[in-house]
Amino acid sequence: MRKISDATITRLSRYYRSLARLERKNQEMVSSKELAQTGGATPVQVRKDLSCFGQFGTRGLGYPVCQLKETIAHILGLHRTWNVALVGAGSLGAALISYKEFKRQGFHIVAVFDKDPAKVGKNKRGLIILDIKNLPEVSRELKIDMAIVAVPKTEAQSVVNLLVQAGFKVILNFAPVNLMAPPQVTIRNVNMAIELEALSYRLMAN
Amino acid sequence: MRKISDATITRLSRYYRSLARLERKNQEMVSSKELAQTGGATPVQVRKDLSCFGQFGTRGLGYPVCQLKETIAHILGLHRTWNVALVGAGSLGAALISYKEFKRQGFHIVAVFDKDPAKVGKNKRGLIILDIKNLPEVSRELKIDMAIVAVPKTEAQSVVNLLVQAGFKVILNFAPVNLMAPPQVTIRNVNMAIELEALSYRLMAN
DNA sequence: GGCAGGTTGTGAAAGTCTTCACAAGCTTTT
DNA sequence: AAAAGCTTGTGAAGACTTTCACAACCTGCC
Repeated sequence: MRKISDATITRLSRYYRSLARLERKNQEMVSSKELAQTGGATPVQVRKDLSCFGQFGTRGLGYPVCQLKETIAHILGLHRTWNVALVGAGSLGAALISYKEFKRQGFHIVAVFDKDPAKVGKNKRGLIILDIKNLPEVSRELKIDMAIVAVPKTEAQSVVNLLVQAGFKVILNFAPVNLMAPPQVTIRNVNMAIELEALSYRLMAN
Repeated sequence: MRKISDATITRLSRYYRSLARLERKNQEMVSSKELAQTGGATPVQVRKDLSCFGQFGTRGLGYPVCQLKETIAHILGLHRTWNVALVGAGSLGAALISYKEFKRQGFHIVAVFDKDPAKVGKNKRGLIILDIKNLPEVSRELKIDMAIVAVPKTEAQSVVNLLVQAGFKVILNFAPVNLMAPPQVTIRNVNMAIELEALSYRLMAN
């Protein structure tokens, strides 16, 4: 199997959402054209992306909605649930705990950690905030698969170091800072400020 | 001037952050090599990115930290402040209001809108929640430049329609849904669920 | 059965982005 | 003043992505 690009994976996520909506509408078949429109891509792109993983369509008809949805779920790992640790019990952390789309796709935040003694022990949206010191054991006990970092940027690198130490292989980082980690650890960054900056560039340019 | 890629713009944002840190350390010059390390890029990439906008370095020496920072600020539009409207006063909205990095880069959330009558009039982190019906006038009065959409995905498209109607040219969307807008309007999406899905794919593949 | 209309799957072309390689140029040393 | 040591700026090559073009195939209709 040839290497799958990151862009393909994120597009698959979007196709998955479109398929879920079509399934709710009881639509049985979908063409690459239709999937492309709702998923923000081109029809060829849809077909090329899917062809990385096999042949799922029928010429003249399109793709079977439910079946393709299940296939993509298996590719992306959405057919199961994942246990997620959240580090940082600030307001962003609170928003992430309440974020419906995570639960909907099988990502369950099962533990919240913070280093602030004033917060530890408090209840945050139904979860007790744990001391970050206990992260390694708790992660093992609760079989946590991935971690979300939502701490101030000054703390982010040390949190990542701790997570790497504890054996985490994938991390989603919300702190607006470039983080270092060994190559076997995948860090994805969500940098909201950079997004706004790209928009202000747009306003400057035009 | 040739077209500047989106990837270049987001890297510029990262260089800007690195430069700000170096400036605080009173470092006067920086090489593309050093800038690349802290900014998560390669030295050539740094030089190529900068060369899109002019020649800012001195061979043998590198780039003057302060001056390059100011130059990038002007390119990205960070030398001024921008007035931002936030639509959606849920927990994500609250987190965005408190998000320090926005203020730090000159993005000021000056108005919060919601359609829920129970929320309108309440105070959210120092801002009074306004009725979304008043968005057009308020945007004009407060000279708002950009909008952030942080509403449930079922509401997102209608909010975008309203924003387009009101004349907004750039929108940052947090709802996990693909949005339609006329071509002259730029929408950037932050889809946190897709990020986690890319990570779960990573865990599946290995 | 054969034709019309529609859609997939994919090799090849085109386009975009990244990396390479190296001349040009600055500073320090001798 | 020439050589050594760095570093920038950039044309060209290479790698990667997207788009094109079209054969292959399915269904429904005549």
